[in-house]
Amino acid sequence: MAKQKELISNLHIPGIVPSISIDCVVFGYLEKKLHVLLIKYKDTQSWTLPGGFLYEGAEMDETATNIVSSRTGIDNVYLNQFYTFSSLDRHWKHKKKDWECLQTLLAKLPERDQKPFEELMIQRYISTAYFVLLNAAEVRVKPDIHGQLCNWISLSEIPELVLDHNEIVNKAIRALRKRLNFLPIGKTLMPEKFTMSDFQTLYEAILGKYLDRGNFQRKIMKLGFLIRHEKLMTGAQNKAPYLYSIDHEVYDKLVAEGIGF
Amino acid sequence: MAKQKELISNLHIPGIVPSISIDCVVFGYLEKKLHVLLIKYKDTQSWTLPGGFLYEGAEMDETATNIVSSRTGIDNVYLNQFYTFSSLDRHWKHKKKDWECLQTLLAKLPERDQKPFEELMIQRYISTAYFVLLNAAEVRVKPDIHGQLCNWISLSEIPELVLDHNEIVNKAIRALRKRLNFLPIGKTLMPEKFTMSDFQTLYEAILGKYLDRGNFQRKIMKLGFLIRHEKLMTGAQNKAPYLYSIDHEVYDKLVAEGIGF
DNA sequence: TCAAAAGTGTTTCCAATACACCCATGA
DNA sequence: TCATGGGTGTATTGGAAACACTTTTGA
Repeated sequence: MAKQKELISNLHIPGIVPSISIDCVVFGYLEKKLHVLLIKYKDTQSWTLPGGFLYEGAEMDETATNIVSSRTGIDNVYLNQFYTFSSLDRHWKHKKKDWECLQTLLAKLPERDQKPFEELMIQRYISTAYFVLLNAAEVRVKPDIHGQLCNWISLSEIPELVLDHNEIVNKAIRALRKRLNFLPIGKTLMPEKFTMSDFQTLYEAILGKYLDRGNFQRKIMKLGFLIRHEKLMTGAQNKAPYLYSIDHEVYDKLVAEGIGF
Repeated sequence: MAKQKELISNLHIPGIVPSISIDCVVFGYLEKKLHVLLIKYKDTQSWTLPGGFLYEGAEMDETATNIVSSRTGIDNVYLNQFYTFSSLDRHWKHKKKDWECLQTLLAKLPERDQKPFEELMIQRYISTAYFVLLNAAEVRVKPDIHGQLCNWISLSEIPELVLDHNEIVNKAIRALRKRLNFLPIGKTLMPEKFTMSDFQTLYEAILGKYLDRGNFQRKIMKLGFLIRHEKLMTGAQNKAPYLYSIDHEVYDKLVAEGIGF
């Protein structure tokens, strides 16, 4: 409630860049699956990406960083712009479900705010989309701020989203795949120490295909950016895997040139 | 003159999306070198990329297409969005040279238009940039429209440009390199028929490195998207090269999957 | 017959792939 | 001792790279 009031007053102060918004596709690696951070509006069935407006005095990258840290508490995130969505249909009147969701949200507002908020939402927005990589283990997701529920959702369970946000997510995944060789996924998505099979599963999740275990291990070790530590005793009745961590100096150089996959 | 009047009146009709612009990096292949289409404002030393504003009822891709065809007469161009530039410094007051150029342009306007035009130019713009690939041989560049001189400039001779346009060009070249495997450069940048060495030189120009002649020929021929035609008799005292053209059906499939280089 | 560039052939090397084999772990 | 997954070894294949050889052209 407080949040939406804030939004409206932002519209009235001359501090917002009109027609422009920012959306973030935040990737995390949980339980051997890629997840995305999604937000559900309370009392509706509508899901959305975390996003926000751009202020006149603000840089875009910083704004995207702020959007992510307000949800996750992490302020040191890795992010990249990947596309600007601008279709004429990008407004809340285009799809019936979005329109109904908007009505529900409007009903919660003080009457004098309803009209301007509606006008805000039915104009076409140009939205620059970012993909964000972060260590999901570090995140304490703020589950409920201002009537918005924030959750990690695995790629296979992504629901229907508001506006063209499904398209944005899909494009983000494709961007992630295409840029994979130039992204520091090892230091952004993985915890401090991890096993080789964990790391391999991450690659498999992103690429969407099976990789040979032996070849993966040899290739990664040959690249030389992993430091081997003690074994991890899981209690399972099999050989205990080593733990590894990233040698940042080596890794940064490799990522800049592009790690082949 | 007519053009700038048009701009200002556009500001006054409620048809333009504020704060947003579009810039195009148009690539062409001329005389064995990559060229970019640049515009020089008459009576100034300032160069710029072809660009324009976005109208409320217009899609971005179509707008970019229109910007290019208005300069080149070609309406069937291949283009891709590659980045949205949004720095707080993106306005004509930031650099001294830009500011002086703006004054020169303002002086040409009727007095009543000067103030609004200046205000238009000193606000920060968010600009979505496109790279465009087209067959330079087909182009009849319109050399002078509305006091703007339009020219092909080779990559090595690009002058200082307005705003952050040099950065935009550099990023476009990097994007071109990174996406090379997924771009139909063969059918967009090359003429209908061409020699193998011409084609190789294009690749070398984009990648910025030497390629082995024999290996290039074998690799390309093995991919199977080239159709061999008659020989080209140049009059030079050496073996005449074959002419080749693209087998579009094969090529489109290959480009979609990514041609390796 | 000669120089120059085009086309083709050959050799070497390394990385990707597909497995096979042995090792450690705890029930 | 046995099942399970982890680590390493090996044979095959194919493409990349470097370079040699042959062919065609017009002077």
